[in-house]
Amino acid sequence: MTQQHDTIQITLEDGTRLDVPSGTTPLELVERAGVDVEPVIAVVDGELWDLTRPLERDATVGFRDAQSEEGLYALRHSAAHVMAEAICRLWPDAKLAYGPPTENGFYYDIYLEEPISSDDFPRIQKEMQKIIAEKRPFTRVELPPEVAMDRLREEDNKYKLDNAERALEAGDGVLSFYVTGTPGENWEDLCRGPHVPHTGYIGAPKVMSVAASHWHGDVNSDQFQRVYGTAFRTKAELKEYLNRLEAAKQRDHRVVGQKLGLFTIDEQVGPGLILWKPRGGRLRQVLQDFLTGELVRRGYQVVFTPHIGKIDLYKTSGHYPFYADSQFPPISLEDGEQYLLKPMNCPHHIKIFASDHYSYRDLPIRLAEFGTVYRFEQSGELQGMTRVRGFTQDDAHIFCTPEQVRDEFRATVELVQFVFRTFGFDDVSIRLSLRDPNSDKYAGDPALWDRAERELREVLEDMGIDFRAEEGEAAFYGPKVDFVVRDVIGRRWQLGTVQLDYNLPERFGIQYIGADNQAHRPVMIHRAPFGSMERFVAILIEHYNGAFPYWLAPEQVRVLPVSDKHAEYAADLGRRLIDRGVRAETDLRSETLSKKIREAQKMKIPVMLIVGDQEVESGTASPRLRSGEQLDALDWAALLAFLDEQDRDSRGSV
RNA sequence: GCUGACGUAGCUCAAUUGGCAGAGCAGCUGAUUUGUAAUCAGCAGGUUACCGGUUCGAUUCCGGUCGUCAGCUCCA
Repeated sequence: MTQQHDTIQITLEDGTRLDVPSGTTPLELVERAGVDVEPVIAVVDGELWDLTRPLERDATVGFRDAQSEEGLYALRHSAAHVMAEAICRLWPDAKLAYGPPTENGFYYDIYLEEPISSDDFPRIQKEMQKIIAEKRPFTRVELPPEVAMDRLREEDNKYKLDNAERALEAGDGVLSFYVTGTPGENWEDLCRGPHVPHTGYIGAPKVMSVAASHWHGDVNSDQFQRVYGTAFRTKAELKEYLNRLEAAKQRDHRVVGQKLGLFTIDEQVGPGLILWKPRGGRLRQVLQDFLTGELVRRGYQVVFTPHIGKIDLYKTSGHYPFYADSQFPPISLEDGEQYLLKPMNCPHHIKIFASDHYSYRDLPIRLAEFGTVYRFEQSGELQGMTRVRGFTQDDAHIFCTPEQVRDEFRATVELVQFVFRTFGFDDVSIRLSLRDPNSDKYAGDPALWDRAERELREVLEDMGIDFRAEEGEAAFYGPKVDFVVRDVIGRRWQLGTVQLDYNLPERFGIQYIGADNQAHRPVMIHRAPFGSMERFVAILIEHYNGAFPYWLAPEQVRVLPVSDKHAEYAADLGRRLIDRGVRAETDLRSETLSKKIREAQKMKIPVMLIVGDQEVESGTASPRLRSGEQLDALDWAALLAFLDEQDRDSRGSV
């Protein structure tokens, strides 16, 4: 293997060519060629590579610093090793499983009987600091598979053995270990690498949290303690990250929603059940009116259906057999009849369709409802308004002919895009959710599934939409296209969804009469641009940080009299605005103007109207915007024009 | 559901080793009549989530239940 005496040709990313002896490390290249950045990792022919790992053949070599994604990953991966070593020192019984870098840091899955708690973080961190201060090099040791496996068997660590087997199955010819220091003396870990040159590179590590996880993600398998941490090159970067986290917490919809009086959750009502307060209700009403207007324009018809249905309905639809566990238990009557809180609106809409005879000329039929559904989510899953047990979908079902599927599907995707554009969501990822061919949790004929999946994919491609196909994410009755956004914490949530369904029409035996005078099976499209009102509003709150644009704001205008003398004029102005459909309130308390402004500001009200002697005398009002901008006094006509303009300009598109 | 942490006034948070449960904001009352992010004073507000145990005495220690949070698993 060794070719120490040979010369190899290295091309740097800037095009510089160097002839160096085989076995030269990237770090030596840095010293020789001079590189602007402080590299922590190299990229050799597109593959991440230790700076200290010898180069033995011609290659293109680049360098990455700790601000780059690759560099940061490597640094955090190295930090994971340091943390694992620290934990092994403190708990010699700990068995390591798996410790990768993640988007915001890293974690290590560890099997250990004794629970690690946040009280232990300081001493873990202290051990890490010791290891970092020693600036021990990360040394790569490659072993032939048999030797490596023997070594792992000695360690009696089935998790690492399993990792190694998987690496070999994936085609790795050798297994690599990384020693933090000198082979044979220091701590080592089976690891593909790469790592930063030595522990001293990890300038600012922090142990963040601990939680349970499972081997291979299998609940029935061994349970690990997953210790999360993060690391940066410098303390300043860590501090900035922690500040960002803190700011994100303040933007959390649970915090903002509480401050702005939008919603509440009451233990006695039940976990995961949202109580919309008046301000939240107004916001929801605006959203509902906005969307209903769009739907009517696009040929939808509004329907209303009840919150429960007989259990047989859901046996026919498949909801009950497929998802009994995630439903509230059936309501049983004395005569033995059972009802279910509806987990979805589709069966009711199908029954509306089935109640009439349709010809192909009538299709598509588009039935829309803001329908409230109930799902018994596991207690550990509940989370503010984003994951709840009762929620209202902006649901609709399109019944169409097979020939109409593509056009209808395309139109619904365009509707979702229109909605998202209106609110200025730009960080939206689109997921094509397909069935898992190896699972039996899907209903119906595989041939129809193939057809539906193909149709979705082709329409998306036609539309030039970037999407990611993911197996196992489909609904039980059909594949779907999901619009996924991220909350302030970085968690991903599905909002809009469009689903193609050949199954439920079959299960319910619905039909229409075709041009050939024969009965045909319609195809269904399920779709919800918001997804759920609860989740959508949660994301909206975080998106705007509670500062809703004028057209959405629960309170658009607050009238502020300078003193009690102006109360009557202010109250009258407020009433006239309400008459005009403006969501206006008037602050008639005997407080100073400054205080009233401060509170209106804290409630993030877009427009304040200040009225004092001057305004009363001239019959005007002086706007102060949420931005702090003060405008000249406006008379009634000018004020209405100004508010209309606010309404128009605050919409993201239209 | 699992692991861990947490639960004190409407909200945000205090309370030495187990020793009479406190503050700010909000609320109420009064005074003040205010011109662009907090006027002043007073009052009231609690079965310390709930249930049980240890103790002369429990917000504090122990057990259980419920809920919240983080992650895992799940998510029609």
